[in-house]
Amino acid sequence: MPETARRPESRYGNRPTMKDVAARAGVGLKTVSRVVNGEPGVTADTERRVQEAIEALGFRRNDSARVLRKGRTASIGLVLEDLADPFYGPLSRAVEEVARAHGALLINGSSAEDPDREQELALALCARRVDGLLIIPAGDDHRYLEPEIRAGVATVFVDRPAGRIDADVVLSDNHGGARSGVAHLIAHGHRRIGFIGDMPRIHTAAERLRGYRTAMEDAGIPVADAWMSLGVTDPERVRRAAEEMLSGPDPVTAIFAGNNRVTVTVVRVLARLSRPVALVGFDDFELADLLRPGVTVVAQDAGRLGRTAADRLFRRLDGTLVAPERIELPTRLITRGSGELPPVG
Amino acid sequence: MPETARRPESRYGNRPTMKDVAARAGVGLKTVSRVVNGEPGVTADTERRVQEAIEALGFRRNDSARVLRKGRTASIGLVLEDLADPFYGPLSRAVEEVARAHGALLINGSSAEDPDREQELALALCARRVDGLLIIPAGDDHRYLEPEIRAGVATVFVDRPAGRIDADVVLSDNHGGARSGVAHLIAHGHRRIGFIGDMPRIHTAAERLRGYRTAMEDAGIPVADAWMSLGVTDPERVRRAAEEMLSGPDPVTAIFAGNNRVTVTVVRVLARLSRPVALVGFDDFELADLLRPGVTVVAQDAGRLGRTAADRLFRRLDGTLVAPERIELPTRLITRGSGELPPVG
DNA sequence: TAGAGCCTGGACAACGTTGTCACAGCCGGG
DNA sequence: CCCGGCTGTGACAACGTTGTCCAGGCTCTA
Repeated sequence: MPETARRPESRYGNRPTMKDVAARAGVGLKTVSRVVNGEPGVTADTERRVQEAIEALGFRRNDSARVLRKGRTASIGLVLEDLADPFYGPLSRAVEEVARAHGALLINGSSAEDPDREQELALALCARRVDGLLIIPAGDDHRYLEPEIRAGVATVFVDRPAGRIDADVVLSDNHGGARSGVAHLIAHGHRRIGFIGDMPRIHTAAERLRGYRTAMEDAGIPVADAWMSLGVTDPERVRRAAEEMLSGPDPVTAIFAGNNRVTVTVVRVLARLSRPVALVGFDDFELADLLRPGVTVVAQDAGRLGRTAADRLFRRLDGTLVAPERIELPTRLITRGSGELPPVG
Repeated sequence: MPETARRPESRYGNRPTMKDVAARAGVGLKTVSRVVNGEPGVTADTERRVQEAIEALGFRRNDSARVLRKGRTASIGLVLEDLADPFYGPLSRAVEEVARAHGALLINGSSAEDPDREQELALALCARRVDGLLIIPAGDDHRYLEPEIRAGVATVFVDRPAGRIDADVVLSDNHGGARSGVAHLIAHGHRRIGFIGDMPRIHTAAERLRGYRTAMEDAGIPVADAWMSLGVTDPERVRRAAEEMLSGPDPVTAIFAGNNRVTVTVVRVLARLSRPVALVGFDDFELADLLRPGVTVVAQDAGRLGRTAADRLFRRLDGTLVAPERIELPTRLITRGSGELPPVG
């Protein structure tokens, strides 16, 4: 242990440095550095002495200093909406795996769907000099990232495109997925089909709504305003929205739910109903197959989304890529029963 | 923008520094630092000039250098088992909120239940000089952290206690919870009750098994070996284990599932069965109420677990705490139907 | 045996920031 | 008019590491 407490008050600890190790081992500072980094040019005997000193002092290299010197932090940032949302679990896990394969650590934060907080987080990560940034955007104006991107922060957007800047984005085929889900309901005889989704300000929500409209149009079904409920996200309001479109003079016989949280709430509403109402949801969720009926969903592969985006980020760091690109991943319709119910009423 | 590219090859970008800003604003380096950090002692006019230069150059403070100087990184590390596991979503989210309230960022990684990987991750985080470490242990020997803790890394274990070192730990009352869950089954008339859980090497699994045994003992019911299945975790083996204890000459009439993944698999098995079998699971999970019958669970509050642990970590950083402590949070039995089924067979 | 070449090790600067200190200029009071 | 203090500013060292470069000692060859 170093002999004197010479660090400022603000420090939490008082750690041995390479200098301390060098002194103890009776070698030069740089020799310690070489041993720590496995660089060649150190005799076995010297190396042993250094290792012993490291062991004895409990030395661990200070990566902050290393970063300062080398310029790379070997860490990437992930800004998502909510870590607790089951959709993002597999996504961040996949990102983490890719990062790990590249020897990088993952720093992440939740924007809580708040554009200001997204910006605050993203810029904080830039200040830490993450090598790259994965962003699931909450806001729709990302010009604040321009200086960062110019300065070399590799940036890839996930799940939703960037706003007002040209950047890589990896997302699901929201339009096509919703379209096929709604077409599935239509194929099973439904014409009065409800749509409940998030604010159209959110890109995914807008695209899914568009998919709904396209499918209806394809089938020549005019859409009534009362069938659509937008910007509805908290369970209580979803419940009311569902109940409204299920009552009245011209009730829907099927509902398309714009995301997994909506789907789950709608399932709860339908469970209390006496007549069967068909349901297709966007996003798969655990146990969807165990419900009665099983819930038919348009599934996106969150893991693949994260993996693809992270791959792209690291390829960008390798300098292989140039022009920003938009990568759209296919969705998959999983039929489990709820989407195959015939229209009633 | 700085005039010359003077950074080494290894750098990703070429960012302006305070020196560049100072040069452009025609002031000293330290004055820029003062403006950036909102320190007093700068005239309005000087400040304006500096701000303009910052804007023009797209300067952002390099926190790596700041860290090196100040000693604190304002970041904490979280090592958990699997980010994709729904149990850890709310937990990390809660940790993140607390960190955010303290102006700290969260770095996290998954150990994949592998002790070596846990150690690798934890030490990598220490090398980055995180101020504190939250660990959901995979291994049972944490002496490798001793030098780090001595050096001042605040460390709090979550969900499971540390092995062979004395450290803070925040966990659920696994023994009491399992005991109450099994007692609940006994109270509903069951005597032949199965237990399916993880390897007893894992502390939570061992405690829950102990709770099962205690409850059975309390009721004077001798436990048959065939009723217990330990170290079973992947769905296929859980399925076989469940089927085995449900068949044979002396089948169980109820099952206590040691964690949520087991519970879900058991639900799948029971769904195919003709006769009703009672089920109580440890850990709540989404939609448990929507299944038929609803799944009775012993719920732990993952968010509270994370919040409590993070609070403790930051209080330790404030220097308020001394002796390591063990904090046990209560569990809650949530009855939904599956645990109240009478014994059949 | 001299010179060339290799191997090992260390001195030193640099990375970008912050803390310390000193200095210049100004004010007010004796 | 001088002195002490106060205010705004900047020079400089330090944080702990790595890259560059050079020195000294060795071996090998002519």
